[in-house]
Amino acid sequence: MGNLTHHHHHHPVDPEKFQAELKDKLNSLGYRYTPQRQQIVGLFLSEEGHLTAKEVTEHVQQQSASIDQATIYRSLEFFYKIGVLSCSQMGGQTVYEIAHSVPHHHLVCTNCDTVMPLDDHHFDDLVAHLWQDHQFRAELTHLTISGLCGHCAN
Amino acid sequence: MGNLTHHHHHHPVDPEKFQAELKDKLNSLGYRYTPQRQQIVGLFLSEEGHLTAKEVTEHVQQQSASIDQATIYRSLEFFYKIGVLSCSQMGGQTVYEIAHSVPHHHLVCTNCDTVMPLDDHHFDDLVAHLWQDHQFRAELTHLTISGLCGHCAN
DNA sequence: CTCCTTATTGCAAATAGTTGCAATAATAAC
DNA sequence: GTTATTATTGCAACTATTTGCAATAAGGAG
Repeated sequence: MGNLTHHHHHHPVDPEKFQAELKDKLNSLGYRYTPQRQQIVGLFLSEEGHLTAKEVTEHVQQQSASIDQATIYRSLEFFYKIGVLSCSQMGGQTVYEIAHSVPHHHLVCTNCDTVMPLDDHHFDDLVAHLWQDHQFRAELTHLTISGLCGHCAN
Repeated sequence: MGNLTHHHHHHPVDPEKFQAELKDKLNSLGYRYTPQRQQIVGLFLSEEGHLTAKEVTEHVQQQSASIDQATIYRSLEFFYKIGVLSCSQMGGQTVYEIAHSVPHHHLVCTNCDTVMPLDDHHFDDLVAHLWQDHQFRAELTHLTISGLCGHCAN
């Protein structure tokens, strides 16, 4: 499986501030901001783009001695559930990234593996339709749409 | 994880005929229709709806002595690649079903786990838009859209 | 600063899914 | 039917992910 490149306009974020606010948020919810969790979030703040659980494990274990893989899997799941990370399926792999305030989806080229963001509003019509004609309240999380990018379509 | 129920209008298929035609198709492509593959396809023809690899393994190994799990995983992948089975992600699980001639997607209620089919044509506008404004040739395989069904939305 | 509660971790074992390879058996050709 | 070819299988080992549980330590209260 090829590298998952990533072409994103990056919301500038102050890591210090982000982490401080995150700690407050977790504490107010009764959760704890452990060094392990700090490192994992720190990694996502420093590395641009999507990371698999395996990649997180490698990076994190390189820095700090031994954070167990179970901790990493549990942390990714945890941050996903509380909305700090987003999670999507890409080429059979589960990838995580910092959850932007503006939800977005991904276009993945099956030929060159380029990942392009796709704004959420493109699904507004579909969501409205599902609600009106199917009585279904769609909760669109990060969809991954495969296909060929303009470059590879030729 | 709860049972994945399934509410589908079923294309009536004659299993005998289906299997015979499948054998010819595979042979003409240089593949072989082994007893293992026959059993797996037979299961999908008899069981309505989606099955996970684990469910397939259980059913198949119950009937016939010992078909290895590797064979099952490889067969599911194989049938998916040649278009006999379709594959989609549902609640973190990979599920397979007989690929209908008319592509469709799934609406999954996050509350009661009901699965509803959603016709492919609902994405025509989106696909056209992606092509015109993003130069992206979307290949929509089976999308799974989570949300609340009309029943649970109240 | 110390103590208490309990969320979280690390460990180890279990469950999922994948892969290399020699043995097997489905086809096609004769 | 027999034989040759090679796709496919079973096995076993491996990687990926999950889970139970006792030990640890974060954060609130005093």
